[in-house]
Amino acid sequence: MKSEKDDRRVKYTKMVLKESFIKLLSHKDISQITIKEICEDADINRATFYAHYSDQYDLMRKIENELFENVSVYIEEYTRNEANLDRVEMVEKIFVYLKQNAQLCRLFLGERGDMEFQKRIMTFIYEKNIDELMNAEGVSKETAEYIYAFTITGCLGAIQKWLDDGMKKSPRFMSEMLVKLAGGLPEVFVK
Amino acid sequence: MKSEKDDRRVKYTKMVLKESFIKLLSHKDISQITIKEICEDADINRATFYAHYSDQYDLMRKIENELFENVSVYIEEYTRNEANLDRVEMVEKIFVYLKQNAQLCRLFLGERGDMEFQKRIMTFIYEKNIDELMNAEGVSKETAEYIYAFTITGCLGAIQKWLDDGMKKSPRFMSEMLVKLAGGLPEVFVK
DNA sequence: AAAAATAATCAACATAATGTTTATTATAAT
DNA sequence: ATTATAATAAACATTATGTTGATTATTTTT
Repeated sequence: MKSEKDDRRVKYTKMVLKESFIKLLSHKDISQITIKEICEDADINRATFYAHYSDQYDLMRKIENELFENVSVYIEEYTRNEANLDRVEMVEKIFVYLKQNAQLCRLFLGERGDMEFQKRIMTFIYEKNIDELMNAEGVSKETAEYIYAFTITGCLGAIQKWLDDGMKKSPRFMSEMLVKLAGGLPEVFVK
Repeated sequence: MKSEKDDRRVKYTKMVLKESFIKLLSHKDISQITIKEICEDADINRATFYAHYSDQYDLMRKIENELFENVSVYIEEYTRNEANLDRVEMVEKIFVYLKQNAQLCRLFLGERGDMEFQKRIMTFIYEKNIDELMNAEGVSKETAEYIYAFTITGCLGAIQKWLDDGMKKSPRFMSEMLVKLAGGLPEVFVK
């Protein structure tokens, strides 16, 4: 997953292929993007593309995995840090990250992105932040699982709206809102 | 959008093309499905395919629009009916519909479906059921919009889990849960 | 700095899907 | 029965795909 051990030529090749793919992806759907086109834009021989990726979708998955890895490292940095952030502060940092990587996040977390990936990364983030997972009393295990599913995708929808709206509201605003919503959901059932 | 005015030959052609496409779609991703393949399975000449659709994605969109239309008609029937269903009963009917059209709904509302379509249809259903849209006091318009986005996608996530779990829980169970969750969300902010 | 290892390029190739056209056949509507 | 329309069949040029082998360029190792 990491290209740490790649020599410089390989690093360069992968880098420009990814850049060209992302450039094309921001103009049209992945189904309309050809390998030929990516290679021409990147000025990389098509045979070289096949040495690294099997097709556009393989390339996309590799980029997804990198994004996941980067988010993971980013979160770890704040977690093992002396910073000792509370939950709202931690989620706020996530939104700062999304804003710093706006182009990529818009493409991969937006409506046209791969929802399987989106749920995967949202679940990861959620579990890093909410430890007392589903312990509200008076809620059955099955109901709790549905609330969980509701929350994961609900947060995703809010993030998508934020990205679509040009990230106008502050990370702090978004964080406080989502923490309140996600935390308040199980209580809706108890009362 | 309706094939009411099509002659019998056209109806047949469109029908078998859709059937074959859906059959293929339940085995592999749309990006791996070729027009040639659809036509061979349907035993329809490829030139005829092009007379009706531009490509697989066009065919998919047409099926999406039909599903939307069918859901719309289904809801209307219960709405203008003398039945006078309350909200929980109405949402329950939606789940009955999903179950009756399980194969199609699994494909088009599932994780691998088109999220743009999914939000579109979820928004439509939501607005048919929740009339007192976002009127909780003490919540800003902007916050209300985010709660709305959260709710739409949250419901989608719950439905996807239900479809993935083989629709074991009853429509009644799902309806009561979602109505409670969706209705309770704004209150999380007030208190 | 030279040698060895590895990556990228180039050109060529077979294969397959695409999109279009034209004449012909089959079916439906009037 | 006549007319209109749809589907078929066959052919075609075009394009992308995936693979190969020889050559060139770059990096790493000694």
